[in-house]
Amino acid sequence: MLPKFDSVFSIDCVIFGFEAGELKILLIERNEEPYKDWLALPGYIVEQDESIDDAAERILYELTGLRDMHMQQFHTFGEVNRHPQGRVITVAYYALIRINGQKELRPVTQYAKKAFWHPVSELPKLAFDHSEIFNTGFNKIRRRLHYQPIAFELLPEKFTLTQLQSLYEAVLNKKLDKRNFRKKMLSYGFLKELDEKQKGVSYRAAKLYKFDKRKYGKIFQGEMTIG
Amino acid sequence: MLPKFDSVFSIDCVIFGFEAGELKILLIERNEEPYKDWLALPGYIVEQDESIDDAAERILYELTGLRDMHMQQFHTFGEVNRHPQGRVITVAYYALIRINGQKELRPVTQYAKKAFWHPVSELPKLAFDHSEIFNTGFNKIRRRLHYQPIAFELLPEKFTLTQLQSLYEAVLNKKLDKRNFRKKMLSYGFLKELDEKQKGVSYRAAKLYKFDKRKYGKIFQGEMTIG
DNA sequence: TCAAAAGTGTTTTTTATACACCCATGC
DNA sequence: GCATGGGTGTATAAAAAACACTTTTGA
Repeated sequence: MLPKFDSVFSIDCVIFGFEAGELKILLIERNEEPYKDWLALPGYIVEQDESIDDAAERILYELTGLRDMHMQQFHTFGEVNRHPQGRVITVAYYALIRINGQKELRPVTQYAKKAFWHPVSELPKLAFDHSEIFNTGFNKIRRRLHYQPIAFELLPEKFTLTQLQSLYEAVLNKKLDKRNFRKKMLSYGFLKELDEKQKGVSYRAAKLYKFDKRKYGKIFQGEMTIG
Repeated sequence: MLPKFDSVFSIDCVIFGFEAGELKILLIERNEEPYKDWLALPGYIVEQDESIDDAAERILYELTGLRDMHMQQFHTFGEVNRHPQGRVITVAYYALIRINGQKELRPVTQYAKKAFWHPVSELPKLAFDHSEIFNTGFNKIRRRLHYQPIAFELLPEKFTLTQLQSLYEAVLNKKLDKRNFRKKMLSYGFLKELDEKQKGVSYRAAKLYKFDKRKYGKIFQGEMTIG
């Protein structure tokens, strides 16, 4: 039979958002020991009767009020002493979401005082090994941006090509050539040009585009190269 | 405080080898319930006082007699019912090794009757969700082969360009053009041509090459594209 | 001398890069 | 009318792909 251990699995979530040309990440202020009052990634313990994917959804909801995020695990952290109170192995997940499309952030449980967006530049020291978890996750999505259409998960449904480009530039941390970027993006054929323009700007309004998931699926089996 | 759960972490290892132009994987025959007598990936339970990376090394050693493999985790499997006797979350690791450089396979514990190499084509149904774990791992290394120098971990220290190419072909499951392959590989500059030739073949002996890790490190920060 | 694999270049096509000016709009 | 970002094309360079024959060796 299986041994009985006092071992615990947890989930930690690295949730990226994009707002005002800046890449942000979702943090909570802890309301529990250890690391009470510290900033941390949203994370908690997996129950015995839920899969880790389900646990990730639930935990994020409880700590931030956000639901139905599409999260993907990216790494498992299993050092013996990563949690001061015992053996806790944590599976880290990431998601990319539209900040504006979301209602306000409101923790449902008492474990977090609040949840809020913080720019990825100038992150403070986080609780546990969460700074390391964040870095690993950031590197993953940076890599993935090159060959998967994850950028569109961060933008509003309708976006301009300039917004798309500035997102790429923010994540990859480098400038891209405007003409080449647009040429390549449009050449893939999965962007649908809308009959609509940007509103409320004090300069020439840009065309709006939509990501066409259907077409993407037909064209690619998950491959592209940008940046 | 942390709750007490009857939860267990385990490690499963997907170990690839290359022999006779064929990609192989290391399997064990189980000597324990559940799935007694079934074929399975080498895997076992993580102790409370060891990191998951350490556990992976230990477990592989105990089940196969292989030591000092450089393993990397690639995914964590956490469905509730993946183990019939209770909640077990498993972290899957892979490694690529030289079959010929290794001594014989000899399990150190009683949990495995034997360990052996099996071609990745025509794998039988494995215990637990190990078939799924294998598939996930195989896809990972197939992806990684494109941009990381992992092929050299599978070949003997000295190898011919044809051996290298046939390894790429076996993993990617497609034919590559000989001239283009050689041109590109050599252009990277991390292959060292030796003053030595193949022996014991009944045809023109090919030059032997070595992977120059030093040069690779200098030239790349982990990037290349082949296949 | 034959079988088997080693070794070798050139052309074409595709993809990436570099680069600068006029346009439309709101204030 | 001016400030702001929107929008556009071409030329060059680099990389990838297609393609077939001669050489060496051992048996």
